[in-house]
Amino acid sequence: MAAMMKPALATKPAFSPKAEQILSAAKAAFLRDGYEPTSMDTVAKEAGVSKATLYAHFTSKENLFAAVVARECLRHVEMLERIEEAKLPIAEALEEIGMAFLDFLLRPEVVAVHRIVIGAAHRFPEMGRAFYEAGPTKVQAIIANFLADRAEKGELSIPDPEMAAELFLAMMKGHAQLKSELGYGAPSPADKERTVKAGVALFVRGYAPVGI
Amino acid sequence: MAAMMKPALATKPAFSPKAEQILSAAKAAFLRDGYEPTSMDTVAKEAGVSKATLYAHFTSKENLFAAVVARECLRHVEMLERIEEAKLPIAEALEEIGMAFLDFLLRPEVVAVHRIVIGAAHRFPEMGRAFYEAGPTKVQAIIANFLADRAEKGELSIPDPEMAAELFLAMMKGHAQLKSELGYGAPSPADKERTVKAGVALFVRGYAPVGI
DNA sequence: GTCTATATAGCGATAGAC
DNA sequence: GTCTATCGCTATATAGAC
Repeated sequence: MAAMMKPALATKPAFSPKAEQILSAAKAAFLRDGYEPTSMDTVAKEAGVSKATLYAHFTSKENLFAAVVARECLRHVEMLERIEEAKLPIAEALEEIGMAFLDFLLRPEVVAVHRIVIGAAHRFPEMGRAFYEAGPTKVQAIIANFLADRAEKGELSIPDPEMAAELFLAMMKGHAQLKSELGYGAPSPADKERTVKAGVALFVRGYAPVGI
Repeated sequence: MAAMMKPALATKPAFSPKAEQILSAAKAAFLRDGYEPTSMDTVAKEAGVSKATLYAHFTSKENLFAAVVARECLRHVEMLERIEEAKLPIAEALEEIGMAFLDFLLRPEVVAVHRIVIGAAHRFPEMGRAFYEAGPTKVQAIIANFLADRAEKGELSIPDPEMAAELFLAMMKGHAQLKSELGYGAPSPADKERTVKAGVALFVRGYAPVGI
């Protein structure tokens, strides 16, 4: 169950080296400045190509942006596949998972992608939904699976694993993600640990097996 | 304690009628189209004034945007002051609070403000932090106060009310806010109720008084 | 204070030579 | 495929008349 087949949507499209070069510069510029403030002149200059070359590889600014975001979605899934922690007792396993999740969410690059996708979602709603399916939905499914396994083993009493996974992930995030997006620096490791431990404690007590 | 004095920061600056007219049109345009895509020509046209008049009242586009956001922060606090629910038993009180909070968060206008502030926070970091102080921080303080009261009465066992408030609010949000920002429609009332009830159940079990 | 008209600059996208 | 040069348009902001 852990090594399930990758769906076709997650396969990596092949780009020529020049296209890779452009994508790399475009990603840096979009994440740094946002969608509208990033000009195609800037992308071309920072990629070391002419604007005409840029348009030979990507038909429009919107097309280039979509390619950048699609590529980031793939990277996020890669990073999150390592949440397995199958052996530890439930509280410790959840703390490991929570810390890994929070560390991932608060990486400056992830914060930047999150911010720019939210900012662009009104203009490109399909992209917003694609991002949600590629990221949060997948993470929630992984956690729900993990919780269902542990519930079968009698370590927790969980009527609805999907809902429990949503509540768990929401608690791990707390306000940290929002604060990062709004210009606060990343929280200290001690703050992260406090949130994770408090959330896990609440979770395991609230979903404690009924008979005990 | 409920009727505490408003701090000086929350007092409403007085604008002339013309300025109000401009602010109203600017708010509509910014929330509809985003910061960069909104032109001063559009604002002037939709406000029914000339561009020169617009610039007579607001020195720049950035200044106008800051005025719009500051005004929205005030409105949010007004709306949230009604969370009191002092009489009900703890689970029912938390469900009422949770539903009110979620209904508020998912109002299209609130989603739009949230999205645009996040999108602009990189460019105007002070504005992002001011928004956080005016909104989430205040709500968390209100909830923490409420929880501390109930803990004193023996209905809950809460070592850290601030942390408990953060966890509670995070669970109420769940993924609903993110989904709204990413282009999904608002969740159904039934979905909201499911999330709120599940979160409250987890919360009251996890923070149940120790002796019982 | 409010208008019309305009200055100045940057944008996305393309033409045409090589 | 890649370049230089440019088109056509729109942006923020301001000048000058009333």
